[in-house]
Amino acid sequence: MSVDKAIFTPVKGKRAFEEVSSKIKALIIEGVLKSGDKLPPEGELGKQFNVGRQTIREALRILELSGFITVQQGFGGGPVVKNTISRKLSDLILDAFQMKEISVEEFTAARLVIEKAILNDAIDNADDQDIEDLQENIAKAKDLLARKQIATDPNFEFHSLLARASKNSVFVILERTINAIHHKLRSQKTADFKTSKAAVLAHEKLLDAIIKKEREKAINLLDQHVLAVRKSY
Amino acid sequence: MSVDKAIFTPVKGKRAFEEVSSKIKALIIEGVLKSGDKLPPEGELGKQFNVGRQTIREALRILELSGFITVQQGFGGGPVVKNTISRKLSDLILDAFQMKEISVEEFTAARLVIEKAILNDAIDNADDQDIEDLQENIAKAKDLLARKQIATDPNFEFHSLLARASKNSVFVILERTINAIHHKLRSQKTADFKTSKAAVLAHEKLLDAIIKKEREKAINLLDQHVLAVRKSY
DNA sequence: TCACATTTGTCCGTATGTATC
DNA sequence: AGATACATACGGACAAATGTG
Repeated sequence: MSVDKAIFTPVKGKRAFEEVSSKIKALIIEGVLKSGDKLPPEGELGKQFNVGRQTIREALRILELSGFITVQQGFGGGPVVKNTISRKLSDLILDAFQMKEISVEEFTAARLVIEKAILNDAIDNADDQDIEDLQENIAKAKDLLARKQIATDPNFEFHSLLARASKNSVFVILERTINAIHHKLRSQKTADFKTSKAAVLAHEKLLDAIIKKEREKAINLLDQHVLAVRKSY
Repeated sequence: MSVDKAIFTPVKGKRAFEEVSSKIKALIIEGVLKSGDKLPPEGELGKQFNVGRQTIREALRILELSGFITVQQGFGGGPVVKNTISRKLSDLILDAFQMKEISVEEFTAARLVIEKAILNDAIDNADDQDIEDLQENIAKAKDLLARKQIATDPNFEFHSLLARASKNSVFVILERTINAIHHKLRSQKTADFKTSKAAVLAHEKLLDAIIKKEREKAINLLDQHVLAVRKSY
């Protein structure tokens, strides 16, 4: 009755194409291969890894879907290192939604938590440039509204800018994920001028509170804003 | 001057394997293919889609990496519909982290926010089964400590169980990601019996506060615990 | 224990499509 | 327009894994 249950499985997949993709992926993460670098063509890769072309192709497919490379056909083409992970991330998140793994309620609850944390840190850490960017964002949004256009893009951007102002790259990534989900939820609805205008006004008030460092007021405003957005789904 | 801008372009992939994977994926999302259903072997799929085996294989690779199917070799094996999307999601998020060089400080700050939110929801939503699982987890950890072994695995599991008790699948995904990063940070250090023991004791106190629904006390305990863990890096 | 059938994993050769020069 | 270099795709073959009798 020995406890030989191998709990940790740092071992790699035994399939050859997994080892190949892992090795290339490691080189990219370590920075040996940088964005824009061109990988050898499939045949050459096969020789270097001592595997067949089919194996290389499946490895490239994995790297492509994981957002580490892109592949182009034709002369001068081939696999190129390019980071598209966040795009692939939103694709997968959409899948999770379509498979009903995430509900709107769960999403809103999580969003509230993370956006509040971002706001809290942004109040402490935002520098002049961040404030300027946020002000410019609102000006852009109001300009669109004045021309009876919907300010969807700037409204999404506002939260990204806020995340950047928090000076925590973890929040930036989490916020991007939230934005992706939000975007998917919204894409099913037709854009609404009224909702868009309300969002811009909420952002404006929020920024004012941030500049004045009125923390509680800002958090309350954010609460109302997120819950209002939730209703618009 | 007709508006022939094709707005609905769900299928942009020219490549054959993308069309094949999209079709199978659609069948799964629509519910025509359900979890546990066995797909035909590669050769048979090739005949049905009128493409070669290589094309089928690349399509299956995509579905596998996207978390829609698993594939097993040998007699009675083959592709089987199985939802592992959330696992694939945290894998991708981890990739995003590794490409961005997150600092320990940023990670700890984000961890604190998310774990607190999880704790808050867990206090409200944990059912009897969740509490039982958490108690069993601590018992397992203490048993290991009594035999002078390090309780790393149960200690990681504790936070996963807590996330599950929050009844929010978004938190489950985020927590899994945090665990993966945490694990990565820890892997550079040799495991420490003292630290492990302290964590178990912290978990025990925390669970006690959760059961008694002492919210503030629980959050304070979590604060101390996470910051203590941060020092161990 | 030993074949045996089934299915994925891998390799090779070849042909076609595609983008650049 | 033609040559070149590359991915894309097909078909056949054998190896490896895995459960059955």
